[in-house]
Order: sequence, then structure tokens, then C-alpha cells
Amino acid sequence: MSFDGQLPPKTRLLRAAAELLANSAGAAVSTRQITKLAGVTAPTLYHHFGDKEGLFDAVVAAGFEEYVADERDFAPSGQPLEDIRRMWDKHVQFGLKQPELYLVMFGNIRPGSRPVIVADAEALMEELLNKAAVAGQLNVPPREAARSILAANVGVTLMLIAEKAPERNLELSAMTRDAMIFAVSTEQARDNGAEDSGKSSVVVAAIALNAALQSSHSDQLSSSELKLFLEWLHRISTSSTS
Amino acid sequence: MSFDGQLPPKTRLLRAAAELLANSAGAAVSTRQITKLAGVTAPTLYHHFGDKEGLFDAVVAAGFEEYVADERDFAPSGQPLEDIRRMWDKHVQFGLKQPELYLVMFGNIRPGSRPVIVADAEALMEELLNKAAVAGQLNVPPREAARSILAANVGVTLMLIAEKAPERNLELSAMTRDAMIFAVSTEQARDNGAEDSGKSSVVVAAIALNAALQSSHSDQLSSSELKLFLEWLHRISTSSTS
DNA sequence: CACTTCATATAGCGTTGCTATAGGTGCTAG
DNA sequence: CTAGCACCTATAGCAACGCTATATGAAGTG
Repeated sequence: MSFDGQLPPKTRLLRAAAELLANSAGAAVSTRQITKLAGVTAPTLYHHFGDKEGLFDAVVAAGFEEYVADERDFAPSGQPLEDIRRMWDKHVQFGLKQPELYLVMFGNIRPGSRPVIVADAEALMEELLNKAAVAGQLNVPPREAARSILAANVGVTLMLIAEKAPERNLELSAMTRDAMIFAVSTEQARDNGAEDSGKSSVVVAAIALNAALQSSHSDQLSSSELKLFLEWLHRISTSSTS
Repeated sequence: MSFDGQLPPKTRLLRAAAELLANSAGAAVSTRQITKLAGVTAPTLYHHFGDKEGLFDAVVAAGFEEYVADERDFAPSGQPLEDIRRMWDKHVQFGLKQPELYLVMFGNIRPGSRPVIVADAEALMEELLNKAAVAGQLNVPPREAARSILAANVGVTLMLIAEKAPERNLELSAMTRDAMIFAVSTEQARDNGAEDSGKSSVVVAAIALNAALQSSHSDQLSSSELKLFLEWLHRISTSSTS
């Protein structure tokens, strides 16, 4: 099985890398394996992708497109929080389906160097959370909520990948997922004393207005006014209640 | 600076590896660097530790001892949930203080192979959760809760490590931490009752914020700022939706 | 045809993790 | 005292790694 077909070398390299990455059972994938399977020599790889990481980034980008495509299709349900829940599950599912690819995407952490893919995933999550914020269902600013949820989502997925397949307990995912969504949403009603109910209504309203203003521009304020207005709004919505 | 002293080679290897790991600024650490700094040759390393990973495991074990030692000391506070909160913070703190070591411990994931250290950390967390369970403060079985919390804890720490140091927002940790602890504890009482009407818009949100601000004023804005803010809010509230 | 530009190949550099083999050291037994 | 035996360490080198200096081919343009 090789990709010596009529496809251009760049494509063959991408496919070879993707295939090896998908079937490598945890072992490292070398450039020599890739170029051999693609039927090209080393300089071709470096001409097109710069270095090994560049090639992997390209594979990851393709994988991410696929991962996102599924997502955007059925995202517009009526319930933003339900969409977020489904997005979490998609994320875990993607990680377990292609663990090697997922590890290249989210598991290859080095200090101070954020994988590009993480920012994209965060943006995607934030987009969904914005809808929830507009509907007044959010307790915290969408950006912070997105980062928090994604961090937990990645952590859970990595944990599940690290376990042997037959032992994987998906309940871990569901439980963590619900905990995170519940914590950022306004669906809650703590009977533990209404310590923050008065203040939090201000915060919730500010968050909702902030999100609403950014999705549909009001022409009631000039751009300079709007800028200052949004800054104040942010200040209010990020005021901590603890 | 080298460890050619009178210490046995095994110890010198451990110290050299630990030092290089701590100062390697993300770059990979080679066995040749280690053996050179330790003042020994390659076979000595493999005689004592089997392979490179064995040496790193030993370093990690020592680091983990240190990490746990801090923990056990002040663990017996009266409030189990507060202990868990502190343990979470210790975990993040340890990861940010020694990111390279942390990445060897928790970031080196491969499918189906669970780092030993993860099981230990889980056990430690479960122990604390057990106390909470005995006190009737737990909503879910301690084991599952420990796994869930630890997964989120690792995810957050990895995210923070991946960010450049000056941009690290520790609020991400605090927020995720409280979300997880809150979710597994019995302090909650969700009544999944009345859904709010999802008809929110800019105007509705502005009105809500306006009302909320006037009933309980936030101290995030000065009085003059607040005056202008409310005026703009009024202008938005009374505009017709575009 | 001459010229540039892009794409691929030959060959090899420096480094990696690791090891086959052998030599040195300190101990106990005869 | 010496022979033998573990234990520990060094010399030297293998195979594989990521990557590249250099050269060759193909394709388009004047």
C-alpha cells in the first residue's frame, strides 16, 4: 500500500503522514517512513512543509477541518447549552477515534508555545457560548468560560486516551462535562443562601448585553463611545463575586 | 558546574537529569547532556535505570515525593472540600514552577499507557475525597470524583503551561476548580424549573442591566463614569431594534 | 533559444537512544 | 596470598533520527 499514484507529492505526503499517524499505535512516526510511503525523498518534504512539525501541522489542520465540519452542521439547535454539551462529546469522540492525531494536536505541549489549534478550538467554543450569553444563560464571560471548558475537555480526553481502550469509562467525560456546563450557566439555584443573587443579576445582564452588542452592532453610539462603553461593560462583567 | 563530586554515579545522574530538565526551557534533554554533566558515560546510565525513560521516571518519583510532602503536611484541616481546593492549587503551582518536570510527569501521554504518576495523584485525591464522602459532602463516588477533578486539574495546568508566562491567567484555574468542586459536592440543589424566555436582544439585555445596576450599584465604575454609562445604556434601551 | 522558477533527487552531516564487549574494582573462600 | 565472583564503569560503535548543501530535471516566459 503506497501513494505512488498520480497525485501531487504534497498531497501524497499529507496522506502518508495521516495514515501513519493513525496506525502507529503510539510509536513515533519518522520522516523516513513518511517519505518512503509517499514515494518521495526527504528534500521534497522540507520544500513543501519546512520541517516535520510543519507537515504535522498541515495534517492537523485537515483533521481539524473535518472535526469542525461535523460540528457546524447541526450546531444551530435551539438550546445553546445543549450545543455545547454536544460539542464536548464531539471533542472526546474525535480524540478517541484518532488518538495519535489528537495527541499531535493537543498533547504536544511545550512551555510558552501554544498550539495554533488550541486557539481555534477556543474560538469555536466561545462562539457557541456567545449564543448562550445572548440568551442570558451564562454566568461568566464567554471567553473565560470557553477557556475553562476547553481545558477540562482536553484534560478528560487525554486521560481517556491514556487508558487502555477496554477500560475507558465514558462516564468520566459526561460527569466532568455536566459539571463544567452547570457551573458556567445560570440554570442553577443554590439553596445555600442567596449570597450573590443580587450582584450576579448585574453581572449576568452585563454579560448578555456585551455579547448582544458584539453580535449586532447598535448605531446608537459612536465608535469611540462604544469602545469605552464596552470597556466598562467588561469591567462589570468580570467583577468577581467571591 | 558539574557533579563530579564524591557522590555515587547513580545520584549524580539523578541530579544532573533533574537540573537539565528544570533549565531546558522546553528543549529536549539528551542522554549525552546528562551523562556529561554527571561525569559518567552512557552504559552507566543504562545499567542503573534501564533506559532514558527509567531515569526520568526516577526523577519524577523524587519530584512527586516533594510535591506530595507539602501536601500531606497541612492536609488535615477541618474542611475536606477546602483541602481539595488547596490540593488543586498546589497541583497547578507545582506545574508552573517546574513545567518541564510536570510535562514529563503528566504531559507525556501515549495511547493505552498510563503514566504511573497519574494513578498516584488520583489515589491522593481520592483519599481526600473520601473524607468529604464520610462527612456527607459528596455527591458522587470518591473514585469517579477524583478522576474527574484530576483530569480537569491536569487540563488546566497544561493550558497554563502552554501560555507564555506573563499572559498566564490564574483565574482560569480558580474558576475551573470551583466549578468541579461545586459539581461533586452536595452543597447544590438544582431545580430544573422555569426556563427563561430566550427572546433576549440588545434592548432587553440593556434594560435588564439598567434595572439591575440601579437596584444594586456596582463599585466597578466611578460615579461620573456610571452616570455616562447609564446615559448610554438608556440610549440603547430606548432605541428601536435595527 | 536563453533564462528564470519551481520541484525533486543524491548524498551526507551531526545527533539521537542504546549496546556488545571488555576492563577495573572490591569482596569472600580456600 | 590469591582465585574467583559480583558489581560497576569505559571504549567504541550501530542504526535511526531530523535536516540540508548541492545538483538535476521540468515547466513556463522573453
